[in-house]
Amino acid sequence: MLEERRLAVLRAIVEDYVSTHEPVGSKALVERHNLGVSPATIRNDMAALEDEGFIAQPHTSAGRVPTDLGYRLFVDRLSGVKPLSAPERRAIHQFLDEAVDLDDVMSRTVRLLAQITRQVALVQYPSLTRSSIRHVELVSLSTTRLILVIIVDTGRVEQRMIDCPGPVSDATLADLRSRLIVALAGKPFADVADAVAGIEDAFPADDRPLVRTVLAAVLESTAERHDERVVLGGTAHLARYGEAFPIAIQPVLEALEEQVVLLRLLGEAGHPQGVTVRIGHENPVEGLEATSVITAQYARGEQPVASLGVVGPTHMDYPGTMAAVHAVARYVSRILDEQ
Amino acid sequence: MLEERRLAVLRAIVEDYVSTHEPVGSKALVERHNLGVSPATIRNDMAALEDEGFIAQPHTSAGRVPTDLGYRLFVDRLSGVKPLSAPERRAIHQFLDEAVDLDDVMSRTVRLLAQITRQVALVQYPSLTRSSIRHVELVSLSTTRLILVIIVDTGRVEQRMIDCPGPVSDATLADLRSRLIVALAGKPFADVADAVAGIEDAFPADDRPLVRTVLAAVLESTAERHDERVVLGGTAHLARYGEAFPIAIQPVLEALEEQVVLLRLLGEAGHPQGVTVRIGHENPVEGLEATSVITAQYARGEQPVASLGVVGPTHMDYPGTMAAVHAVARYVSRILDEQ
DNA sequence: CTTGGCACTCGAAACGCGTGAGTGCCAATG
DNA sequence: CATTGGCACTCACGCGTTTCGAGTGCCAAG
Repeated sequence: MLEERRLAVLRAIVEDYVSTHEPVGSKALVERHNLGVSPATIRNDMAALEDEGFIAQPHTSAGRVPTDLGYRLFVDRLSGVKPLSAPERRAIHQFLDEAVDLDDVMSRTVRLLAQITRQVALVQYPSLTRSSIRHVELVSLSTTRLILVIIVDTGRVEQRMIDCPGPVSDATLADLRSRLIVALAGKPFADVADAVAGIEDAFPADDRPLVRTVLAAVLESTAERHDERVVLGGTAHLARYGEAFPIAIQPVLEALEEQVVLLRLLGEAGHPQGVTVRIGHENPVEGLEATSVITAQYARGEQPVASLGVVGPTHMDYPGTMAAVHAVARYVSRILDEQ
Repeated sequence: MLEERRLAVLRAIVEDYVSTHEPVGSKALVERHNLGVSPATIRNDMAALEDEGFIAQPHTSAGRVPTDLGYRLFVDRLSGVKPLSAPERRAIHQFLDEAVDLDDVMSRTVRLLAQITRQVALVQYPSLTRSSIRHVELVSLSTTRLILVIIVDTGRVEQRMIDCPGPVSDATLADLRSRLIVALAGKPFADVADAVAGIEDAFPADDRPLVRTVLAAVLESTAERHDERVVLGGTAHLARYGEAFPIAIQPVLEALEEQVVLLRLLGEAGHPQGVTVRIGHENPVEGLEATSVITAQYARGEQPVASLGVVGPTHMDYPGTMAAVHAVARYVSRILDEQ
């Protein structure tokens, strides 16, 4: 009974604070939620919750506000799964089904996620390291400049400019091109280094500098660090809290401009299945102490290939946002499977 | 003499207001700039300038603030070209010279421009309509799904997924691929429609639905609306004006999320050479009434191919920003020429 | 353990007031 | 006729004071 009610009080505090953005007091609590006890009792519970570090008061004699720890408990033990509304589900299906290619899927996903959560949305492109190469193309732009195009089985296309050490003959280019295709087509990214190993030896000494340059470009394009593509949307939602916590918006925007940061936010997703929540100081990025990050992985087949998620203030609607992120991740997986 | 000094007064007002962000009064003016006259004289001039609509006072008995019209006059007649500092020039060269491909050039440019102007930067990808096709590739992802890749001579790579009406044989695919290459390689985008006109007839009736689908995809990829690619950076700078004009930041962020809006901002660049400035209400986008947009075109060879620019508050450092935009546009042109 | 009562705290809003930057107007001046 | 000093006027801003009330902690009684 005792423990029971305290948790109920915490839940009520979180819910009220999330909807009003104002510190919530004992009296208001009993009025809005029908816990069958008096304000004084609630006060005792609140004092206990404060001792344990789940709530805090901004200043003496103000209402209570949940701490990061309080939100953590709320998320872990208290919040039921809040299913999306039918219109929301329909919106997801309709909107994503119209996508024509991978770029389109990604950009639609990020806009959709931002819109239904009313938060900043992040979507990572499918990882290369777990994908395979479908085709390779080598095209000359000028006598000393080539462009390398790698087509991945997720539909993603990687490209890279190559400056050659000297002029390239058409014959050499054609030879190299066909050898690359033979060696790489169908290979998973992890095997690329092995697959191209013998190619250089097949060429006369004169051509080797060129071949080496091209192979280096191939390796670099397929290296892990090239997973670094994240799209971002809904930054305007940050400005909505204008009055609420205006100090924080600049560092947040700054952080979100850095690809590396975005990757760290998405990258350390915990459970391969399900939704990961990182609250306030729990998340590893400077400047985002007042924000929470909610992420989920999406998959191609059974294999998780990347993550997506949202960034919002710690005082956000966790159940609703988690449901949305989960649903969108599932649906993106489904779309990728169809392709 | 009379006209002369009034303009000097306007210039002084703009300069002071830009640096302090506070309404500027007659007394402060004579102190900071050595115009050889008394405050009273300045007041008369200010009254005249106000009558003509170049300045305004936020409320009775406050200093004056330039109006959009005032900034306009300032930009048109008063501001000298302020050359970039040597370190800035060096930064531009160093930073942009390291770019490895077109994506890299674009993303570096937008970051650079945002950094040196301390404003939100926009960079448009080189237009397709004025470019030529270097190479076309058609790769199958599954039996009924192809990916079309078009490599443009600016180094840009367009891709598009194609759902086929039925399964595709390797032979048909190879045939179609080579015909596309022959028909399109080296052609300017404007000629694409003519160039593919005869292809369909070369195939047996069974294959025609497929051919038609692919050709439709080619046409759509090369259509004008696909010029729609703009990258954005430095949005964090918007938050810097936190107190100055905080109302406006949300609509601005919202506007900047829409590709269409970005294109309109960049698209209507006036002079092919030189820098275009659109001040406050002059620019055609809702929500940007308190911002100015400074753009310049960049070129490949003699041919202008796209625009870049920055968006900032109307009370910005016009000479400095114009110089930066101009310099970056010039340097991007140079980089493109080298390729 | 719960509850009503009570004294206490302290931020937020309301009020009043003085200050000063800035203005417009006017008469005097070269 | 442009320039200038003088002057009265306005009004946002800052500051101290006051009031108000939501909210708290504590305690004694049920």
